[in-house]
Amino acid sequence: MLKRTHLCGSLRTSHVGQEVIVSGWVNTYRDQGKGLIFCDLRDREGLVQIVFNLEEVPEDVIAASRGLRREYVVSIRGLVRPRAGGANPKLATGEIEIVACEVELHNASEPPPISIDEYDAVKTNEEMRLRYRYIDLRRPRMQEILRTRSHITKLARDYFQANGFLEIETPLLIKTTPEGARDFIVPSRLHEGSWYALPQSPQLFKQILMVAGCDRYLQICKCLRDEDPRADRQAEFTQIDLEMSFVEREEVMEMMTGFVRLLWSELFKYDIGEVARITYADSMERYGIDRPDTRYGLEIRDVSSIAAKTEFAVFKDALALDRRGKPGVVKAIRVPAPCEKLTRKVLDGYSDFAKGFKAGGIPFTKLGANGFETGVAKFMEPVKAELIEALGLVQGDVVLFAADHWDIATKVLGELRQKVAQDLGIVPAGRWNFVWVVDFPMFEYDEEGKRWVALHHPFTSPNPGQFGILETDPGACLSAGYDLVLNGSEVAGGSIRIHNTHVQDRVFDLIGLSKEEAAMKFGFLLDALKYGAPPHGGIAFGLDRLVMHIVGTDNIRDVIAFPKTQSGMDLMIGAPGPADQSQLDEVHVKSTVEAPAIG
RNA sequence: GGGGUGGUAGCUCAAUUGGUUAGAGUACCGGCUUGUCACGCCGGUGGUUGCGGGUUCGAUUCCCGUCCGCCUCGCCA
Repeated sequence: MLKRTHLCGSLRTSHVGQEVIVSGWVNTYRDQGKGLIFCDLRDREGLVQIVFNLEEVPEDVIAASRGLRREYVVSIRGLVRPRAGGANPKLATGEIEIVACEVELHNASEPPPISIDEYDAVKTNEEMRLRYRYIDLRRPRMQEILRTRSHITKLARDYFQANGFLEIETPLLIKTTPEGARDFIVPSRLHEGSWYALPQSPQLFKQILMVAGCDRYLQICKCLRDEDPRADRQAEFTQIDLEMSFVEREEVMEMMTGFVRLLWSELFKYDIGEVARITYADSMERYGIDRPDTRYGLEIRDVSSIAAKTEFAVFKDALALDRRGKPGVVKAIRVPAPCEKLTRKVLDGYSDFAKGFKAGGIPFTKLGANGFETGVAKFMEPVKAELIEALGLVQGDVVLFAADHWDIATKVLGELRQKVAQDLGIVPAGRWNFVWVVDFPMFEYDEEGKRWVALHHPFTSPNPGQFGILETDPGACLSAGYDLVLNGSEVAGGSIRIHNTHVQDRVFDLIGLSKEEAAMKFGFLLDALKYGAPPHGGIAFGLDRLVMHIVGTDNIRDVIAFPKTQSGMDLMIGAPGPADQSQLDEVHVKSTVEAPAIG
């Protein structure tokens, strides 16, 4: 076998004059006639042009080259020289070519069912790409993503290990937990009728590693949650999971900021600067969401006191609302001029959008040369001066309102804010806005279940100084949780953990987990906390989402080598699939449904 | 589980109100072509219109069911 000396994509003018051997796949093949054939050979690093020229090589080599087709696998020995026909600026290797003098065919290929050319491939159905993933992954774009992902995990390991983190593996076969996402469960063969669960995250194990004195822990691990996928979410995903002992939240946030600073510096030569902080309460008020996109304005303002002075029934009704003692509100977004794209039709469309969030609609108006125009203008005229003052309006600005319960008005404008930014095209490209969101509430009241639920997870500690409030007014208690948000997307989330049994008991109590239940489900953690648990805290980065930002895709399947579809299928291997009856018998499982036909 | 959208040649798509032999580009096959690089020119092969049923003289087209992809709500501590 011809032994490769260089990678196709690595050859440059500095190699001119060298005899090289390259191996790879035939990308394209251009037959110019009896004595001149071009062939682009592709490997992981890129393309290089091979030329077969009758004036320079024997006829048998030309004949061999004539049999080459797309995706044939070959090794080629030849001489690197400057391109005789002029450089191709589109290729990194565009200044040179290889004059072939020997060809070894390793394997032929049937015509590929999907194209590797980026030009065609962007149009190819994702279904086909997933079914023939081994061909799809040959595309330069996919190779680039795989490589970037590998680079990111290397940087993570290097950075955290240099900072004293130990990489430790935790088990995949664990047990089901109450709370949280639906578990994937695995039947036990040795224990009839018992089941393992696959981990939603290594949360409890990493805390126990801190109790075990490991001090700092790192793992790049798969997490599994049996919930419906989305464009940015898979049931099976990867976290960069971290935990530190003897730290407060400042130290965790600083360590993690250092990591993303390193990533952006290494990958983009970009300085992320000081990472801004915002409290959860502030973020909800100003951005209507707990993961604010700060790349553009359109901040939300509360105009309830001004709205109260109008005769607009929608506002009056909203302000009269009450939910658990919390009055309704009127909130507004100022959309700065020019707003030509916000036509009457678009603005009316926002009301339909709002109805999707159980809101009544989106009242709007516009400040013209002679006061408010269109929409709810006539109701706003009496409070014109105040509204202009409160929102800082100038001529041409559009104002969008939401009047409802606080949570609905907040959510609607939070979502609408993002939509308007898209519609107006004011989201700047090439910006990386990181924000730490802090001071989350410990609990959220679940109206349906009529109980408190942990906003983060039930092992999250209250903030220092909040322990008393935990006893007296749990709804007001702030947690030591923190989320790292990038351009409006959560890329990491974590917290300082409870390291005290009594506090942990209290939290379980508040979320309605009985002592017996807590002991059964989390007894091992409660036990561990009794035997000398250090103060500790940590975080987990969503690796897939991080890679998505870095490579610039909004499709999580692009950053996973072998992803699943929206229905949780692996189209390449055909999973999930039936199991033999004997296998089911061994694990003591009887299906309640007929297995679907194979195929 | 709900809503939306799509499934036609290997691939990407078209097909008028339900009407003649379901077309185009590309790929593939054959021929031509000595500086191409999304090579070019000529010719050709290629179809269970996702699957099953129904309405009709006639269904890619209309109806019902079902499977699959994508987006989304619920869900995702």
